[in-house]
Amino acid sequence: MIGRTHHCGRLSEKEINQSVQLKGWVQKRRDLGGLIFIDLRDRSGVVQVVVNPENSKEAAEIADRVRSEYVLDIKGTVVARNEGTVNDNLATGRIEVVAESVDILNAAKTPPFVISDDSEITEDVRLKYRYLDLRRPVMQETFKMRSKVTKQIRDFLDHYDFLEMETPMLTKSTPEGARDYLVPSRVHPGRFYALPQSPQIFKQLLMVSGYERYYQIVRCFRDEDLRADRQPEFTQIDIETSFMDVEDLMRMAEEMMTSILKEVKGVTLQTPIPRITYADAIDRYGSDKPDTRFGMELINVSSVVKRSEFKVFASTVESGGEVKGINVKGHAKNYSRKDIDQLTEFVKVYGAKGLAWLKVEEEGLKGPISKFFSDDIQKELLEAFDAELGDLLLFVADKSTIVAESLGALRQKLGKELNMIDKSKFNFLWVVDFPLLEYDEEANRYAAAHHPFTMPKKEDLHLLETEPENVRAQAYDLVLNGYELGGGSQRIYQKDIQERMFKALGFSMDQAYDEFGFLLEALEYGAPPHGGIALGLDRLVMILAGRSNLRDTIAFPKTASASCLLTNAPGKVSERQLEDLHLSVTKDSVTNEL
RNA sequence: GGACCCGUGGUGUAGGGGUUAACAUGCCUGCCUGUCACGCAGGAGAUCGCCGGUUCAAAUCCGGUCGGGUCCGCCA
Repeated sequence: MIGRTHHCGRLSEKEINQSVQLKGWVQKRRDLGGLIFIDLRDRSGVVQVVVNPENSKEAAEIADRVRSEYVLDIKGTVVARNEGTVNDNLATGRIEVVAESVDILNAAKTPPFVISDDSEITEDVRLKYRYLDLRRPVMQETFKMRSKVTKQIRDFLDHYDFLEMETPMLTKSTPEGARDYLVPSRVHPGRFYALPQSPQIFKQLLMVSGYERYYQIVRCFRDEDLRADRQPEFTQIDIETSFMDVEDLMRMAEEMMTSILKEVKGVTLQTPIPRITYADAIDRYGSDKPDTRFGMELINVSSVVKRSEFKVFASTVESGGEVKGINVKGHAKNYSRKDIDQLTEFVKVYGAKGLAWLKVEEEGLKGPISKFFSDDIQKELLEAFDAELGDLLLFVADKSTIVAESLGALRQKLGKELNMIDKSKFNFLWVVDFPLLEYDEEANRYAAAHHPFTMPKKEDLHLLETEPENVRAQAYDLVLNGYELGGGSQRIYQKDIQERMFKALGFSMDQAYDEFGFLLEALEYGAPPHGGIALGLDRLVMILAGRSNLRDTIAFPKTASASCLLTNAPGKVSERQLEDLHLSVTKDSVTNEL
């Protein structure tokens, strides 16, 4: 122990009668006139220090001046508390430290908020005084857990002979994927580095280089708009291996997650982790990252309702769309028309034109559209939904993507609001058989669903030029409680397939070689079959810590508008700096400043 | 780029055309030797985010703007 003999929160009855030296922060001072109690806090927890003027007049005089968050050096003796003064709410509540001396190592201004888990503080205040926010025990617990998680990952991968290797932060902007953060070059006027969106190509090159098993816990950057589970810089657990196939990799990732859950949460994960195809996930949950902690799956009733008198449904199916619904079991009575109107507004955000509903009552299905359904069709609907008295059926009719997105989001929202989710669960799920390509309406071309280096399924490879939309990828995502934790794939290791892939993405060969020539060339020098996975560390910690915002798992996060309230980044720079970088700022953006 | 919610003593909230701007907590002073949400008594502390408009009168209504949050688009 350096600088002190013990940590506050670890003191126990074992230390009774021992002389101790503690250092820490004043959580709370209670001045009873003569006696002064100080709750002293360090990283380990809190212990009560008693300053009695009869023991040390000097200590009492100093203790009198002490205030919240002062940093103290206390020497004293551990004693058992008397009967009746034991505090069972405190881990160290059976003992206390009788102070012989109190030294103020540093005074403190009154903090803007009390350092406590119970303090309700708005996000901007927390972020401005992040160093104080991070003092709160709940935050310290989260970051201790984060450290445990990364240690477990390193131990696990080290055990399997992985090498931890670093890759460049200043690298090259590539055309595919998210918007890059750019770094202007001083030495090369008008040229830019990009911060990595992921070390994807470098880790593949390391496989070509024969390192066989690589990992890195690495920062990645994407200049896209933020969400509760998305920060512009985030940390990936990045893994790449040679000679392992999809099964090997998934098994290994499962084992790693199992070891983390065991170590960090004491939870034994059921393996193998269930798998679902991408197509099934969309069909049954309306999402490629379904939360399987509750049911309420989407039911396709297109074939039933197309025979009904309800034109909206029938014509939607007629024109190639579909009608799906969810059964909100037993909640018919809890949803008024007004409530359903609100749900309708909710699904409209996802492009749905409306939300149809039916309630199961004694006399049959009730609701504004029930009259369009014959007895036979009503019966079929009841069967399809396994519906009983008191159930609420909600429907969206539209093209399939809108049905999936809107109902999928509605399912998740209702599952949460109606407490259908068992929060103690950690439901991992593999989503497999992703499409290789997705058509990008805006760009008028196919884009890689995963990334451009993903290996197509062997049996689909021949369709790459003729039916690109039907080619499935050797790619898989790992989902936890409705969050995409990460994804992996086998990579293309033959130059000709990689060239075909670039062509499918609409690259000319010139463009392909211009952007990715170094990779294509590397593939010619004995590239081994390889594949890997990347997992979001921040998200993993967020879920393990039971939080719902990524900011709570990143020590110094950004706001929703990607600024840092602590440092005020991004900030202005001097004219001189701009000149060095051969940059000039347009007038528009300058006047837009404070 | 778009939608919605929020902005009132240090902190968290109430108040929704005329109030002495309320409450809790924190802070300060005094008293108090077994408190641990210490107690008791007293006190300080708010140009109601900013700019403009409507009005005899704006914290309150309207418009804009800035900041925070959530979501859509975006995120291979």
